[in-house]
Amino acid sequence: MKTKTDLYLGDCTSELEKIDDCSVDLIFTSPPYADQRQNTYGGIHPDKYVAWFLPISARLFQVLKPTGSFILNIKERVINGERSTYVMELILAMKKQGWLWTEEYMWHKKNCYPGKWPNRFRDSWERLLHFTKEKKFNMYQEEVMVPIGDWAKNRLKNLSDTDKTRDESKVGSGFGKNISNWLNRDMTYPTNVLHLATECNNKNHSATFPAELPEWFIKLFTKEGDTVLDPFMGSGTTNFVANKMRRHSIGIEIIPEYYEMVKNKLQPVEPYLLDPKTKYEKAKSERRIAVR
Amino acid sequence: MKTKTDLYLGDCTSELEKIDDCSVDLIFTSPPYADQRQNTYGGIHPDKYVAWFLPISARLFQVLKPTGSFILNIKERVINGERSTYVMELILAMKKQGWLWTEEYMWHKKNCYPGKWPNRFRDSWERLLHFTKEKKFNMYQEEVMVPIGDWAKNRLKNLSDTDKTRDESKVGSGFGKNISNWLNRDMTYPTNVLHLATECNNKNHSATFPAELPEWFIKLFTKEGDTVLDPFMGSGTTNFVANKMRRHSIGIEIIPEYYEMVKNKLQPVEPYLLDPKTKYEKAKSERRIAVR
DNA sequence: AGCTCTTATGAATCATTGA
DNA sequence: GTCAATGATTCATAAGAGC
Repeated sequence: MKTKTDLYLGDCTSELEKIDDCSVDLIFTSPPYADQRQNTYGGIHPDKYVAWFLPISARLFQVLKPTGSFILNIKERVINGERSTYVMELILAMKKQGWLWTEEYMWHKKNCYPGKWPNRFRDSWERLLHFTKEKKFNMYQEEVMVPIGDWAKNRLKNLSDTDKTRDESKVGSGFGKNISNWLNRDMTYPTNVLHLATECNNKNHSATFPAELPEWFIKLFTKEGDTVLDPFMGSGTTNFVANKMRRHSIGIEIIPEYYEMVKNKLQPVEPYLLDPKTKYEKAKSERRIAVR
Repeated sequence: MKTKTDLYLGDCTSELEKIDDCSVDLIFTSPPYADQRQNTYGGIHPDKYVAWFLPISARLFQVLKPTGSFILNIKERVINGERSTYVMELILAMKKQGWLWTEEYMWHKKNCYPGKWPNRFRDSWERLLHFTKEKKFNMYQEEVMVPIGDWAKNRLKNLSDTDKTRDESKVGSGFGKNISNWLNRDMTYPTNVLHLATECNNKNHSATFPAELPEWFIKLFTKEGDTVLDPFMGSGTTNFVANKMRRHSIGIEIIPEYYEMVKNKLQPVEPYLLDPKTKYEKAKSERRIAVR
């Protein structure tokens, strides 16, 4: 299978026009946050953030397949001692564009930046807003299962009679359990909170996220051969991860230095000396990098 | 010092009129979420939630001191496959009332509800919205400091284990004192993410949040002798914790059964046979319970 | 007392069925 | 059609019972 990586240099709004409608399975991106990263992206004023983003999200709606998902990693900054509201306004505006705000995942940043302020603590979480076009969309929950808690080992050693049948909650809450269902299980489904450290080895790019972040969502919302888009590519983390996981990917970047850096890192198709047992390198893959 | 606990039976909107303006240091509450807890509270339709809450938050603004804080524990439910937006709309509307949306703390519920759905995972976090009247407000950050890093926690756990086994063989080894000394050295400020399990009580009444939740914010935003208000008292967790921590408190509850239960649990002022070294019982305190 | 094992339980959500 | 009621599904924790 050929794993394609298409890179576009230029403004996100114009470059998105070059992408086919309904061709993307997952959009995962971390757009420049309001007024931050001024030295790199110029910075968008918080008051203008929604107006700036809406044309982009409108086009993203078109390029996404009906079964696809859009994961937006964002967090409002503090302005004048208050949390700004542009993220909430953005959600409300995107719903008017037709997006469904399906879920809000939480990224708990285990090692967030140190710091001390008189009126707040360190901010150690970010939003991962999950938008979809339809109520039914592709989700491969089994791909991100996690080991079941330690309690299960002790719990399942001896099953009582109540454990073998369904035990309804006595309060009528509707919950109940059948412990015997869990007998041959060692994995369980995760929750909507992700515990990941922030990337330590910061590249040149100012706002990097750990590779595990796109990896988790790529696993969850795409299968091999699907297409992942990051309209604010930056240092290309999303694309490198997608490539490793044998998904096609598209990256758009406005800053030539980042664009060149990603292109150069992808260009030399190295001989596959990797451990064949590595998860996403089961077989030799042929990579094609299209640079436009 | 007298620690007062004032309980009011009745509708929150009307009962709040009986409370003096600018008399409360901290409002901590968890109002009924939209369309939930229908068996106890009537359940407010999501579309009407903001309109229902705004008169209450307007009055809360008046009773809060300028240096005070309002912590609102809330989470939007899923309606028709989408996260509802009433919480966001509430924040925007409360800002128009004059509230500053200073911060959003995150409660990570370690033992969230079970369940499996095709399009989402279990919801394991809730919002703790922090509103203030002024940009400068009281915050006692030193009161909630935590041991530095995870390595410290693990080491502490190991130490307390050896402490326990040694206690069996050699009583009064004085090992515990060493731990506390060691603890006091490497403390750091926490982040805006709280990791707590939900209360799992097999007793009479259900606390919707664990006592540690109000405890943390009472420590952080009040000092002894200050006043804490919970306009949706429920089983009285906030008030019991405030009382234990030697803060005055006010509770409003519309359901007579809950009101009576809290009243009865507070009424018998027991002789103080508690360990004098207990954290919030350093000296004998005289409690006065006013029931109106 | 201390340990292990058992039991209860919770701000849920979705698909299906019936009115 | 839309809306309401019912059934099915699922963890991790703490209290309590038993040894």
